[in-house]
Amino acid sequence: MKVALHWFRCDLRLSDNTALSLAVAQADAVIPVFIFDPVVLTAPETGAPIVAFMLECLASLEKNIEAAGGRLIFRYGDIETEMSKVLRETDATALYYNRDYEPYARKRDATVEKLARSLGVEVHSAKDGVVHEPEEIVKADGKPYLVFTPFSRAWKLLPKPPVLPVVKFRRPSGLKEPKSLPLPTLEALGFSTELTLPPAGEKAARDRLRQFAFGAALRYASRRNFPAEDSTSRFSPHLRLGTLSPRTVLASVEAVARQNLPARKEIETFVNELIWREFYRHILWHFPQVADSCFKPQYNDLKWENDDRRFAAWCEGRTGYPIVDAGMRQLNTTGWMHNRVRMIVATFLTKDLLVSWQWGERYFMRKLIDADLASNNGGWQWSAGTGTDAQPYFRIFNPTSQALKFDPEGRYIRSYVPEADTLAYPAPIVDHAVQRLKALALFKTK
DNA sequence: TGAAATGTTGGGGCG
DNA sequence: ACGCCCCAACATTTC
Repeated sequence: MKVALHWFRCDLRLSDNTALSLAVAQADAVIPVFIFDPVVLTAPETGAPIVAFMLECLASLEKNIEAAGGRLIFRYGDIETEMSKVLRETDATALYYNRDYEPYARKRDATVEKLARSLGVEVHSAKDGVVHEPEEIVKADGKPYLVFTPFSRAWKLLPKPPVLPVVKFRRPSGLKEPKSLPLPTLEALGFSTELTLPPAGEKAARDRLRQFAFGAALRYASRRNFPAEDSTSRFSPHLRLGTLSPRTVLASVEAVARQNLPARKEIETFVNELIWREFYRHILWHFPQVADSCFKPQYNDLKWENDDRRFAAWCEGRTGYPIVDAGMRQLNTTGWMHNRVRMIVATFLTKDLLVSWQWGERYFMRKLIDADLASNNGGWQWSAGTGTDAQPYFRIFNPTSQALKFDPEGRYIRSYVPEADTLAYPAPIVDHAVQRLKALALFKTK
């Protein structure tokens, strides 16, 4: 009897899961395992919102696995130690997992692979969290693309991997299953949150996909920039934790586009957003140093003002600029922020408050339910003008005209800053016209 | 996936 | 009818 482990990480689903499907096809029994990693859980950039959301996804995954005939094993502890114990407890001869492109994960996975092989266990990793991997999209000279548009052209030319069916588990008699912890509570992991989370788990993700593909996707390009509307996909937390696969998303929206010619342009813009997500994953894989420095190294020693009081005002949504404050309050109270507003608040922090993009990046990571190193870092470096294919440093949003353009009736602002047009609302903490010139001067020294 | 500064044009008021 | 000025509207340049 061939027993395999499937190591769940950011692929918390049973449908269209590459490594899991492979394991089920190649082994007589597959034992699914999730290991809580204290290194990740105690990292300063890990926040309660995403951990809370992940726990709900895991609870849902556990049920789904049970319904599919299996049993999900939970462990907590040093990954190498726990993996080694689980392998010994099960007599598994193969380990399957989906690849992760973050610097920490790559190191961790290389260690685990070496350990498994030393125990005589085959290791199979698979492409899963992206449609196309870093090695698959390089220029003719073998170097990575640094500009989005040619990258996206190459991305679209590649054949798409198939969408895989839901798996079933088998638990033959004699199967040695390892001990499992009960799913821990958020508090047991050292976190707490008051957030009301969006529906979590694979079924919720697929419901949202169906709703989007036949609804907002048809008007995506036209409506996506209006934060008062529900006109974006809101897939980000699902894509982050893998309750939804990018292949499944792509197949669904493309099926709609084929049957609905007028919607084609609208949906193309959405597909580009999926490609942006992969672009930043590839950038992180090729240039892991972007995780803690500017892609353009000449900006690493910019003299940011980094004023603690201004930063606190930004975090708490009391800058006196209604669109900025609305965005930050949406983040703080829901764990999510509309992308247009993410760009506005990011530009405001860096170019109006002259605070380093890294302070904002960290704050977002701690507050977002979709906290994702590659996308978040890419977005921040784009806004700050320090990244690859970033917006030029002089392209500075005016928070007032952005609000007029994208929230013309003030509906979004009012929903998070009800006091915006009363005397209770504070005066702007800085003058945009003045700060803009300071930011230009700061960057011009480079 | 900008916005401000600067330049140009042309209509209209007025003497 | 003409020159002059103002300035809105639009275009281009600059950051």
